[in-house]
Amino acid sequence: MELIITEKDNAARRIAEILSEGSAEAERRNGVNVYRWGDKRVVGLSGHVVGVDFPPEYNDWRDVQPVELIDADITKSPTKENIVQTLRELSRRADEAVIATDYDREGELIGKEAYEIIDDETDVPIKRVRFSSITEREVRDAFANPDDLDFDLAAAGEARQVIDLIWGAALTRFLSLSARQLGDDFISVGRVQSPTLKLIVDREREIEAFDPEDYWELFADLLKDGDGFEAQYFYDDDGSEAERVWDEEAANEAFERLQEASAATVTQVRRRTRTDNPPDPFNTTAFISAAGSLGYSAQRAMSIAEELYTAGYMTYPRTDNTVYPDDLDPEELLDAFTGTTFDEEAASLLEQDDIEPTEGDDETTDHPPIHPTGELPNRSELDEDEWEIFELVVRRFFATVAEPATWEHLRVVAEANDCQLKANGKRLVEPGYHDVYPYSSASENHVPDVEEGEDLVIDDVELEAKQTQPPRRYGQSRLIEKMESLGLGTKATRHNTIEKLYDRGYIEQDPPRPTTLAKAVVEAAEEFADLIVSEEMTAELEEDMAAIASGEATLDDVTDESREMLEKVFDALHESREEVGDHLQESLKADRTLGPCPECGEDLLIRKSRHGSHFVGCDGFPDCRYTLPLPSKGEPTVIDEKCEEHDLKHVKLLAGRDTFTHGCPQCRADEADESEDEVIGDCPECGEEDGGELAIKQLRSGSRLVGCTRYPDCEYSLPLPRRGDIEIEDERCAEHDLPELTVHNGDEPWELGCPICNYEEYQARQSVDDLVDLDGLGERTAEKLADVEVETLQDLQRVDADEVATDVQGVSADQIREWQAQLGAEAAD
DNA sequence: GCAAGGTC
Repeated sequence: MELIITEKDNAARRIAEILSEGSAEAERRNGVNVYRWGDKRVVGLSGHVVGVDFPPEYNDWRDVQPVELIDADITKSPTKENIVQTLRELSRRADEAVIATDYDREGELIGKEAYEIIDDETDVPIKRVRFSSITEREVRDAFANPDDLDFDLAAAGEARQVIDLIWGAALTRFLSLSARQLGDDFISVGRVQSPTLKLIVDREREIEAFDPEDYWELFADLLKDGDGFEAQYFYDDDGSEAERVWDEEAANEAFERLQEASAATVTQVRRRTRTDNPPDPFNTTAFISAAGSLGYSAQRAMSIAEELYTAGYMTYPRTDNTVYPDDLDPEELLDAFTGTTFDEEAASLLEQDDIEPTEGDDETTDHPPIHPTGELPNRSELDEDEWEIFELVVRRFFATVAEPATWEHLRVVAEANDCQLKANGKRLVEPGYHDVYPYSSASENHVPDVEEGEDLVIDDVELEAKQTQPPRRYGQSRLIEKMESLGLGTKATRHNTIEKLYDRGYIEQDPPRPTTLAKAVVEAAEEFADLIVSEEMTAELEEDMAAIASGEATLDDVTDESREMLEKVFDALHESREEVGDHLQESLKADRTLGPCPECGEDLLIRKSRHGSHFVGCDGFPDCRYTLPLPSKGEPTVIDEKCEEHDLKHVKLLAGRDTFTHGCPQCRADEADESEDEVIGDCPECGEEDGGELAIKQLRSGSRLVGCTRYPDCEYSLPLPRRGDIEIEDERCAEHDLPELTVHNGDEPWELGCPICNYEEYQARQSVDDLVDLDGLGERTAEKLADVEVETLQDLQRVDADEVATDVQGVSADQIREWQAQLGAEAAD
C-alpha cells in the first residue's frame, strides 16, 4: 500500500481526486478522513501534529527558576493524538510512504514530524514530493519525480521552535513571577508579539511627546464663466512648493493681498494623462487590508475567509503569493461567473482583447494568491458579512484581469496680487478596473478648462488656522503590513498575534492603543532584554535558519549560541528583579484605577472577587470597605472618559460584539438607589401562594430586569435591555397577563412586548446560535433539528442519533454522533 | 498555565 501524507484534509482530498481520476472514496478513521482507491491511501494532517515543550518536572512555575528553562531538555509529543494514531496504523500496512506537505519551511518540518512517526513503525522508503499548487499537472509531475525530505530545512524550523520556546517561556515566567502574576493574567513576551507591541508603544510615545505647531493655509474660490473651483495659496520655499504658512503675520498679509485682488491671472496650465494600474492579486496581508477598509477586523476577515475556503468558494486564505500560477486560466474562471450575479462584469471582462492578470512582487511556492474558485454560493447560504467578503474576493480577481484606468490631471497656477494659487483637477477618463472594483477611491476633482493669460474671478478667500497633527495610531491592517515588512510573524499568524495582545491586556480599542502594563513590559524589556522587543531577533533568526538550511550551520550551533545570549540577559535581570516587578505591579494597578474613594480618598480599583466576578473596591481595604458593583457580563476595562461629578474614570465592558460602556459606576449605583420599582403584574412563580409581584427594577450594577418583589425569597427574573426608556403599554399579553413593553432608545422604538414571551423567544434564538457553532451544522440544519424538538445543545447531546437521523433528512447518524463527541470533548475541557 | 507555527 502507498501512503500519502498532506498538511491538511483539503489538500488530501484534492490530491486523491487528481491521482485517482475521481475514483477515490473517503472513509473515517479515528475521526480523520482517509481517501482510498486501489492500493493508495491519502491522509491529511492538521498542520503540526507534534509540539515541543519542557518535561513535566518543569511545569510548576514557582518550583522552577525561569533561568533553568534555558538548559532544560525539550521534548516532542503528539498534540493531535487521533491523527498520529491514524498515521501509525496506516504506516504498518504501508510499503511506501510519500510526504506531500506544503512546499515551504514549515511544511518541511511538518513533513519531518510525519516522517518520524512512520519511521517509528516501519522501515519502508519515505519520499517527499513538492508542488507549487494543487493542480493536475503539478501534482502528477511531482509524483512522477519524487525527492527526499530536506532534513536541513526541517532543522531550520526546529531551531525556530526551540529558540521561541526557551526565550518566550523563560522571560514570560520571569516577568510574571517578579510581578506576582501567576493566574490567567500572566505577563507574556515573545519574539513576535513583543516587537509588535513595541511598534504600538513607540507610536504612542510619539503621540504623547508630540508638540503641535500652528500654521495657516489659504484658499480662494475661483470662477470661470460661473464655473467655480477651489485653489490653494502656495509660495516658494527654497525651490520647493509650500502651502503651509508658519508665520501668522505672513499669513495675514497674504490673506489681505488676496482679498484686495479682484482677479487671478492664469500663468500655467499643465495636462497630464496618468495610468492607474489595476491592483495585484490578493495575498493574506493585502486581503486583510482591503477587508479592513470595509470595516472588518483582521481576525474577523480571516475567520470569514476560512469559512469560504472550507466551503469551497475561494482558495486557501493564508498565502504570501501575489502571482497567479500558470495553470490558472483567467478566461475559464471568468466564464464561471457568466449567468450569475456577476454576469455583467464577467461579460465585459471577457470582451477584452487579451486577458493578462497583474502580478505582484512576491512569488512563493506554497499556495496561489487568494482568488475565487469559480464555485458560487447561493446568496441565501451566506450571511451578509460572508457575502461581502466573497464579493470582495471575486471583484479583486476581476480587477486583476481588468484594464488599467486612465486619469487626466489638470494643474492650473494663477497669480493674484503677487500671490500664487494652484488647483489640481482630476478626471477619470477610462474607468478601467474601477468598473469592477468599486472599493478603491476613484473620486474626481473638477477644475474647468482654462488657458494661460486668462483672468479668473476671485469669489471668496479663506484663511484657515491649523495645527500639525501627531502621527496616527496604527490600525490593525497597517500594523499587519508593518509586521510583514519587518518580517515579524507569518501570513498565518499575524492576525492572531494582534488578537493575543488584546487578550493579554496589552492593547485596547480599535485602532489599538497600549495599556500602562504594555508600556511597562516594553520598558522592562528594553532595559534588560532588548532583543526580545526588537525586530532584529527575527532578522537574525532568519539568517541562522538560512545557514542551517544550506548546511553551513547546525541546529545545535544556532540554539547553543542563542542559549548563551539568554543566559547573559538573565544575569542582568536577576539583579533588578524587584525593581522590574514593582514597576510592572504599579502599571497593572494604574490600568485598574478609577479615581478617589468617596469614603477614604484612596484609589478605587477594579477588583476580582473570589468567585471570579468583578467589582469596584477600595485600595484601602481592609480599612475601607467601600465597594460598587459592576455588570456581570464582559471584561471590565478603564477608559479615558471621566465622570466630572465623582472624579472617576468610566468603565467599559469588553464582550466581543456585545461590548458596551457602563460609564461611571458611582452614577449607575446612585441612579438605582433613586429609582423606584414599578410593579407590572403578578409573579408567575409565587404570586398565587405568597402574593409576589413582578416589577421593573434598576440594579446598582447598571442592569435592569423584571423581577419578583419578594426577592431574595423568590428569584424569578427576566432580563431587560440596559439602555433606553421603558414604556409600559396598556395592552396586556393574554397568556401571561403582563403589559407589553416598548423601549425607546434612539430613533426606532423597539416593541419588546410581553417580557416573558420576549425572553422565551430570546432563549430559542440563543439555542439555535449555540447549535450553529458546531462544525458543519448550518442554520438550515438547525431549523430542521428544531422541527423534531432538538433545540439546544443539551437536547442534541441526549438524543438517539439513529432516531433523529431517520426523522431529519440530510443528516446522518454518524454526523450526529460526531457532534455529540464534539460536545463531550468541550464538556471535558 | 509560558512562544510561534501549523490548521479547523
